[in-house]
Amino acid sequence: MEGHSGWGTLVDGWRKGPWTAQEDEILIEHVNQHGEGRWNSISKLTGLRRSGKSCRLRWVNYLRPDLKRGKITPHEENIILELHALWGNRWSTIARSLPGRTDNEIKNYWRTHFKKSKPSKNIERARARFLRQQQEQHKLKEEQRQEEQQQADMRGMMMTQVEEAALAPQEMQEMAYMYPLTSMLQWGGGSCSVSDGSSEEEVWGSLWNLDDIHDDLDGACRGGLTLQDQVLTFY
DNA sequence: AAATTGTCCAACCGCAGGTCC
DNA sequence: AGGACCTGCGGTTGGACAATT
Repeated sequence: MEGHSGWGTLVDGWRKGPWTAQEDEILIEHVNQHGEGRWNSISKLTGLRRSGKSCRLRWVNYLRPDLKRGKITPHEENIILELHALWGNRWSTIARSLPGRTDNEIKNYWRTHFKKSKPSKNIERARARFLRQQQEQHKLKEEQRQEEQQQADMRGMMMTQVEEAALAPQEMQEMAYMYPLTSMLQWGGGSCSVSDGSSEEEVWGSLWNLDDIHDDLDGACRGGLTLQDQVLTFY
């Protein structure tokens, strides 16, 4: 069942396609009066021949008054890069860190700007350098650890579980060293921002290998923690 | 000037998870 | 317990417009 009704198309009684100014007005009026939610009942209450899904999408992506119009700024782009490295394609999660931007907007931006592009030579160099540093640091720490272990064994000291637990903060510090992204993050007023990320290498140098911590953060993220909460767990 | 390619944006679809009855 | 319904998310598509060849 498909037909035409002015602009857009009628499918099974539902209008599809571009929204008209009149439809927008009706939707805004409804949300102002009743608030967001109950999208499926909107058609019954207002006479709009739009599905609940369509109404929600229109409101969230276009009509919400707190939406920020205009192009993504370089600062926002850096945040998107950082958070995408951290969370992958969780656009809605990323969008929560960018007030006024929608998941759809960020998703579209990512696809046009980064999806197809391969890392530049500079980025690859930065990545290689970062990996090398990481390996060297890891090796160094491992050697130190073994040395300390040997000394402890020599003294015949047995660590209790409580004492082991007390080492945890030190390990956290090491992790923070290994994953410098977290130290680049600056916090304030409930929203996060990143250092200006002036050079491409600088940004990517901190991004590579975030997959390693991605899984660790995954659980916390799903648990509703903010990025700030998650990063703070490393300190 | 016309054709091609790239970018931006709005909208739809399918799926998954949560809630209610 | 489980089915129906609602909501939100991520993937995808398609049109309009701009830039490039």
